[in-house]
Amino acid sequence: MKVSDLEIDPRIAELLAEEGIKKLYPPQAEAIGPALEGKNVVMAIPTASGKSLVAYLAVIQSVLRKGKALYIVPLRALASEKYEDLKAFESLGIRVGVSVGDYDAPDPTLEKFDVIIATSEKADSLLRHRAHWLKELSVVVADEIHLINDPGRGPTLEVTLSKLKQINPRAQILALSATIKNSNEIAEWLNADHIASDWRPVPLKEGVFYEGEISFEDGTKKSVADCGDDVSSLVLDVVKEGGQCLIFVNTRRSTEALSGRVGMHLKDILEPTSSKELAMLSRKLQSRQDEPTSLGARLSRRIRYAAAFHHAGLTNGQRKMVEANFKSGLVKCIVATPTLAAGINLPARRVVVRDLTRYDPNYGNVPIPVMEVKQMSGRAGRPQFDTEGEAILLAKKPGDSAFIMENYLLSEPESIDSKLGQRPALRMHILSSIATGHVRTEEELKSFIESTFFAQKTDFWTISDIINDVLEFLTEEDFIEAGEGYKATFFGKRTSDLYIDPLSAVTLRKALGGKSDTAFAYLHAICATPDVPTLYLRRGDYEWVEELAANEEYLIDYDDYDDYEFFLAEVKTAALLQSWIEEESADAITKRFGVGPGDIRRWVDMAEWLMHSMTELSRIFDKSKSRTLSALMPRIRYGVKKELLDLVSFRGIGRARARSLFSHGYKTREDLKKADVKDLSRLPLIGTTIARNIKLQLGGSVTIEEEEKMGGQSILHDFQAE
DNA sequence: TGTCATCCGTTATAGACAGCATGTC
DNA sequence: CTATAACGGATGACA
Repeated sequence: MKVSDLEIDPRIAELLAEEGIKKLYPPQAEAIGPALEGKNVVMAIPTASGKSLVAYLAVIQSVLRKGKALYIVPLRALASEKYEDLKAFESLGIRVGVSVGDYDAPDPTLEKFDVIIATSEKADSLLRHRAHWLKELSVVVADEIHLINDPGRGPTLEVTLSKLKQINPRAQILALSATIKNSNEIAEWLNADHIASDWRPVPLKEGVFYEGEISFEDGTKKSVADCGDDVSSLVLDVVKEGGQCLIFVNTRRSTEALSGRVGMHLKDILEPTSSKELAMLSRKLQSRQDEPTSLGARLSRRIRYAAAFHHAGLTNGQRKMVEANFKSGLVKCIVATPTLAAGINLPARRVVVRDLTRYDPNYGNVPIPVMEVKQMSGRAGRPQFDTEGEAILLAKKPGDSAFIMENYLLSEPESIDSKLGQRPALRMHILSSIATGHVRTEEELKSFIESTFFAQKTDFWTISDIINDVLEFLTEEDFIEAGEGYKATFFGKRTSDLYIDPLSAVTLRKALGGKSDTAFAYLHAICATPDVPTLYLRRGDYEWVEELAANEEYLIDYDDYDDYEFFLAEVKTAALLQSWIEEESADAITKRFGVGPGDIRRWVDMAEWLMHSMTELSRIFDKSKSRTLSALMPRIRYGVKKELLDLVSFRGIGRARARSLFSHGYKTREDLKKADVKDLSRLPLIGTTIARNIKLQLGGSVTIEEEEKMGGQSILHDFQAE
């Protein structure tokens, strides 16, 4: 089917033609009809087979007819990917905005945008804050809807869609899914046309590798030259033919070890020119302006030989760097944990799945679901570059080969299932429903639950006991009042708005009744909430954590714990945050706590969010604590001692530069006012740009152009500093 | 004596979302 | 009810 035959605005067709899109893939062709007619559609087709294009077209079509769209994605990184895609249509007068936790579109009302891209949590949060434009939506896109299956985040997506459906029954819903067994049930739930297909733009060959030979699912075989290491052999094989390779393993440590090994083999076959470029890139990485860490150094060493590793311990900057250099073709191989399978689109000619099990603390190593393996395999084959993609699963023992063939290659992905029936999910979502007034009576609560995917497969009454428990809990803890129907208390409303687990709110309230007033006590309190996951206790940790635990004060005492280990894990987590605000170097934290620099960032983010919540709750329960709490906030954000707070308020100045200024005698705003740009720019970590920036910000009479230039520069700096 | 290969017991384990400030028609 | 890659120290082989 040709794009020009579609009943769409000719300008859209023109734009698509510019992008080189003239024909639709078969599953797209099948979906586009109902999608443009405004019908609900569920598309279950493999990744990178053009699901999004159908959604884009429906969205644009609707917007051109004065509609408004919400595009829900699971990851912040995907939000910016979609944003970039949709921006291509801005010339049609479509205004696209992004709204995710750490970054909101410049216009806070979001109202003036025609398309708003949000994570599912943000969409939920927008509903909680009663954003009225949600009632005006004409289209809702739910990307990766199979994530409803995720026990942690699935219920949010499910509830958000259910609420949107109730608030705004006329809005068209487009749900995009990976291939799953029961996508038809999703379609049923959403009252949608169901389109399922295995079609891929680049054909995929799947196979098992064992002892030097790949056995493909179609019966063909291919032998691979052995270089002494299974995985490296597979990498060399494809790189020699000009391809790239993506390898999935199940631990972070393995990504680093394997990428090192692969690199040792790769280095012999690299072209001299790319070898030179890699050396440059590697050096550039080491001289980056952000805090040097041993992980960064290791990454830089691996990059030198065209093999990189990728996992959630990397900073965002490092991840982007790895991804970009793989896309450009310079990096030949990435060894990654599953982060990469769920994240942005990063195809390679060959995908190797080395580990088919994952560690579970309760059961040891358990097999990973077929759906996940398919998701990883789906990254094989770059449209427009490769004629076919190869997904190769590794057999380690003689019997594995047959097992893998049968249980993975020839197996259908599993069915997905709602996880809304679980207590924590219900706690959170029942409260928010009551707090926003979406649900006011038992009757309405029932009808709301019955509108979810959960209820489609499970009878309401099977969980009515849990629901009653949850309602009782919410009442007892003073989140809601049961009178004539349900009503949220102020505490309940704040909890819902702050987007924390009600259980967290209970913990924080309790902490606010405590006597201590040390930074550590507050940090521990937030680490004691279910919203902040604790660090693992490693064998060597017990001694120092116990000692530390004994010497600190608490708002929540360890007498309250059944499980001492639990408490110690919280103490360890609080200790990480403490080290951060005491300006311990990133690398030292990395080593002491066994985390990556990216993990530090994540925990700091969570701490900021929870500390903010605690500050807000202190206004209700104990105003005397508000001062200490709000003083702690910027310290957490920037990772600095009190004395640097003045300096860190400048754009472009973080913990490292602030410390540099301070230790050279520039301790306050006043000191900087008196300082000379030349002197400043001679300090370590501070160049002429930064020095001028500081002066500019001190200036007082900053013109708009200068302000803009400054903003631009500081954005540049932020990017580098990541 | 130094270097490398091999063996063996020990160790640690994937991922990542959310709040808020502020002004204008 | 369920595992295993990677590391580090110890030992052994060889120049």
